[in-house]
Amino acid sequence: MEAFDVLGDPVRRRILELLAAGERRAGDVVETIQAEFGLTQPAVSRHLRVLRESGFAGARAEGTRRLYALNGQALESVEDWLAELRRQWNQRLDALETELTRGRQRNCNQRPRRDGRG
Amino acid sequence: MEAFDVLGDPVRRRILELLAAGERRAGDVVETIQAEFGLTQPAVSRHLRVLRESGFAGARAEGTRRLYALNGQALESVEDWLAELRRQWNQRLDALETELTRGRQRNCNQRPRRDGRG
DNA sequence: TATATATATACGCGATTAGTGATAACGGGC
DNA sequence: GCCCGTTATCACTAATCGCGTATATATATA
Repeated sequence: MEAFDVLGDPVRRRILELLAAGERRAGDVVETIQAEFGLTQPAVSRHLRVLRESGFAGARAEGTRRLYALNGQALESVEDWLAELRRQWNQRLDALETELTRGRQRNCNQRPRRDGRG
Repeated sequence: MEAFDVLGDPVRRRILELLAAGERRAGDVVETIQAEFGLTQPAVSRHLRVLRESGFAGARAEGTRRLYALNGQALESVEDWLAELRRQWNQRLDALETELTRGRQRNCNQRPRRDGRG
């Protein structure tokens, strides 16, 4: 799953946030990222390329401009992996809970919340 | 958000999968990862350390052994970021849809599915 | 065709990171 | 106290990655 590598970079995550709001000109993205991270145009262009090649974003030409858009489908692999991890985790907590209810507390001395939240 | 960096490594993701099923001895993890990735014990130990320090996993000592467990709470930041991105994306598609329904198709020539699937 | 604008690529560098081998630390059993 | 099993750390190296500078490509316009 190469997807997580793509999301590992804060600049790329920020770009995805920008694109989530709608199509955006490459120059627009460059401008925003430059303001926020101080990167140059080529640096941003390369990030856009990574997003393109990994499927997280698509681009279409409009004259000399390039309009980038988020590809929601690409998020699925990440979402699915996380959901599966969460599912297994919660399922395991459910099993623990059941065991505790039955009074067989030999495994664990604490009982975390089912959803893992504080 | 440093969390995505942690998840960027395939070995660490695999370890999290192992831990999602329940507490596991460090040696167990080492054994599995060695079989699947061919890493040495120190390498796996380092990954476990990264997971520990980033909050994705916790460890408790049991004699000379160390039992590692997933920390479901640490997944939240990632889950939340993804959910927010998805929300914005879907919301934007909803807006597009509304506009199309009103017959003002000046912006877009296609209509992707609302959930970004298929 | 020449020029300007918009975007992408090439290349080299510095920093980070993950890996290995050796070793240290910690706890248990004799 | 000594040895053994388990896990963590240290020192070092190789590979990766992202950056900036410089340059190329492409389109519109004069």
